[in-house]
Amino acid sequence: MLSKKSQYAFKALAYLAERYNQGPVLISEISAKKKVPLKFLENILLELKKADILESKKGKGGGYYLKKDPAQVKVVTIVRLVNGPVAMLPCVSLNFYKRCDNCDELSCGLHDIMKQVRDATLDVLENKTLVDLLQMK
Amino acid sequence: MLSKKSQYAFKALAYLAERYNQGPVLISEISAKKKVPLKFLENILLELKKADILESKKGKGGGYYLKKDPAQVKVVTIVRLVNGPVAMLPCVSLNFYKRCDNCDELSCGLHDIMKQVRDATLDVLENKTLVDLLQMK
DNA sequence: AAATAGTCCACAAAGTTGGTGGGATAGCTG
DNA sequence: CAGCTATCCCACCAACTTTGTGGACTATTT
Repeated sequence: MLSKKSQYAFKALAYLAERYNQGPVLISEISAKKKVPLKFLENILLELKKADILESKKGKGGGYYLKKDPAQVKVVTIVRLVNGPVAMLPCVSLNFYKRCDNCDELSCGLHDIMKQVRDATLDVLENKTLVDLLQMK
Repeated sequence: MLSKKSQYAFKALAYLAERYNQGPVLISEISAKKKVPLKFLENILLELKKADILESKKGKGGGYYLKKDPAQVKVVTIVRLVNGPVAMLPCVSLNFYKRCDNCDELSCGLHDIMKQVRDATLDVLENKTLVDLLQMK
C-alpha cells in the first residue's frame, strides 16, 4: 500500500501540474487546498526538490513549481522516490535489489511469480505521468 | 512489499505442498528445513489453519498438512490473508475497500491509475497456485 | 530593515513488524 | 490412568517505521 506520505506527494504534484508554468505556488496554499498537514508537506516537497522534480523560490512571490513538463514526469519515479520499491520482494526489485536469505532465485517459484507481478505493475506505472493524475473520467 | 511473515508463510506452504497427501508435518521440521523461527511459524500456521487453508493434528504423529489440493489454493488468497490488501490504495481495494478522505473517486486520476495496477497484479496472482511455488525454471 | 517563504534539524507519539516465553489443551500409547 | 507429544493460545517485547510537530535559520524581495 502507498503510504500517506506518497498520497500527499501525489496530491501536491497534481495541484502543481494543474498550475504548470504559472509561477510558484505557496506550500501553505497546497496544504490548505489539498488538506495536507503543512509541516509534513514541507518535508515532502523538499524531498521532491532534492530529487530534481520540483524547483523552489524563497521570499515574496516564492513557492514551489514543477521543474519539468508534467508529461515528462513518470508516476513510477514518484512511487520509487517517496514510497520505495515497486516489487513485492527485494529479490525481484530493479531499483532496490537485495538477494533473499536461503532462497535460490533460479529455483524459487515465488521469485518468478513476483517478477511477473512487478512487470505487470511497471507496465502501468511506467506509462503514466503527472498529466494522468488530472484526467477526469 | 511482502512482509517477512508472508514470505515465511509461502516457504511453509511450499514445503507442505511438496508433501501433500503424505500425512502431517511437524512445525519444528518446517522451521528447521525452511529456516523460519519456530514460534513465529507457529502463529503463522495457526492463522492459515483458521483460514481453512491448513489442517492440523495434535499429539504423536501430528502436525500440519494442506486441507485442499495445492492446485486449488490461489496465491492471491494467501497474500490477502497474511499480507493484506493487494491494491496500493484503500479506495481501489476489492477486499479491503475504504474510501479516501477528501478525494472524489470519479475525478481522482490516481485512483484510476491504481485501479489499473490492481487489475494487472490480480491478473497474475489470481492465476497462480501453490503448485507454481514449486516450479523450477 | 522588515516581511516573506523556503530550509534544516531534532524530536516524539502511535502503529506495525518480527519475534519470544510459558502455560493450556487435546490426542495418542502403554 | 499416566505420561508423552504436539498444537493452541495469550501476553508481552524490542526495534523500526510512519506521521507528524516545533523552532530556529537562511535567502529573497520590497
